[in-house]
Amino acid sequence: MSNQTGLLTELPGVAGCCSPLVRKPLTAPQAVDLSRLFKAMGDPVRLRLLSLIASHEGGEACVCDLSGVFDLTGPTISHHLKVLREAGLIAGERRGTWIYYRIQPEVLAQLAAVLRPAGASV
Amino acid sequence: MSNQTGLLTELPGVAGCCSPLVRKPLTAPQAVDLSRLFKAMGDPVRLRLLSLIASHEGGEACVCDLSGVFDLTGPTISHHLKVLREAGLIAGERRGTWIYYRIQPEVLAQLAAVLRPAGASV
DNA sequence: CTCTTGCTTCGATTTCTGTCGAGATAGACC
DNA sequence: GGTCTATCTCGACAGAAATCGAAGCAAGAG
Repeated sequence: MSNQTGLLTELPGVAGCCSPLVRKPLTAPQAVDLSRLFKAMGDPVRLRLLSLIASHEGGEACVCDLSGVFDLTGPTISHHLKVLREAGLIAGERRGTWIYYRIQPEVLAQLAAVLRPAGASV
Repeated sequence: MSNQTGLLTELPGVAGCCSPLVRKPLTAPQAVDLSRLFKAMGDPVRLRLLSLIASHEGGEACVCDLSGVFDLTGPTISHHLKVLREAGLIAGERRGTWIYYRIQPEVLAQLAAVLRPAGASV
């Protein structure tokens, strides 16, 4: 995924003072890259999964902690986790019988950097 | 739209210290509400539209300023603007022949509030 | 080795989304 | 009034995404 290879950090203004969104128009590739993250978060189930993982004790949760929360089948939860994983928002690791997921704070921070000053600077 | 009626401001921790996403799991309605915003931003064209409007001189742009940038027809641009409008991210106002759009900074700030401390607190 | 459990992948179905062309509406100008 | 321009709405279609059941794979228990 290109957002894991540093493209987002090249957005204008991330290292400067103001929101890249407000300073100058996003280029098409930047927008494609960013929209992948937003799209991954644009589903209520995935947003809750992300929040469940992030707020879970130790900062990680196994799928068994997650799937009971929803009225959805295992494959569906697995699908949503895969979308989050492929967007780079979470990472999974097998440990014995269970697979544990944890959030990737840097990616969330990149998103926040794009967004934060936009509201504050007005 | 419920995110315009203040629901987002009731998220746990927005007025406190830490990211609501990380502090405790989002409830289903909160996630639905939030995901509407993320979904609206989960398209490259809409992200660029948002950025074009925000970075345009005076903080607003008419559709004629926007539609020339893309290889898309008028109806398609109009559709994307409608999605952004219904999400509460932009507002449009007719002034004479043209319709001007500007961003709604509070909504962007709410999104940022949800996101920002998640990365910073790690 | 076989059985069970946890999770994923596969294939099919249904619903949602992006895009367009055609037509409608609103305002400016003559 | 008529006409032109700017924008939106509507209806249709193709491609994408969400969901499920069935099957597969990995790891531990017996």
